[in-house]
Amino acid sequence: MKEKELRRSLAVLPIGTVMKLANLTARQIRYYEEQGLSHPERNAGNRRMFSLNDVDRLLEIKDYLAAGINIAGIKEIYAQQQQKAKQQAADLARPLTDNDVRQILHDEFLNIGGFKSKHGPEFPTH
DNA sequence: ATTCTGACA
DNA sequence: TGTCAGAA
Repeated sequence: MKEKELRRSLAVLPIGTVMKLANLTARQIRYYEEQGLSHPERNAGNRRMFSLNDVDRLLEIKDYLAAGINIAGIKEIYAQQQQKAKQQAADLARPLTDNDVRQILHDEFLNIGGFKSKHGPEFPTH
């Protein structure tokens, strides 16, 4: 399930191919990058190289624009998304709380009694 | 042949 | 956003 993500992020498409896949002009594709909405890679010859994820991102931008959202609005949407992503990353790295400890001790108790805990890993192991 | 950047009758 | 120029 991780091999797939890797392929989708491989930048192997030149702008010409992306133009056809997304129905966008080179001008538009370059402009969206200029506005910080997409970040295609560059090859040795300074040519933009897109991944399938990049294409999806372009299609997404296209939809937002069609929905009447301007560039500034799209920027805010992505800003909030990465903001929540950081929050979730922080939650994942959060230290154990008193409730976590109680849960752990509770599970230990059940295990000793010969019962199986139906809880999965939900706290930092280190 | 393709793509890149910069500029604007 | 289109389009043309000059370069890579």
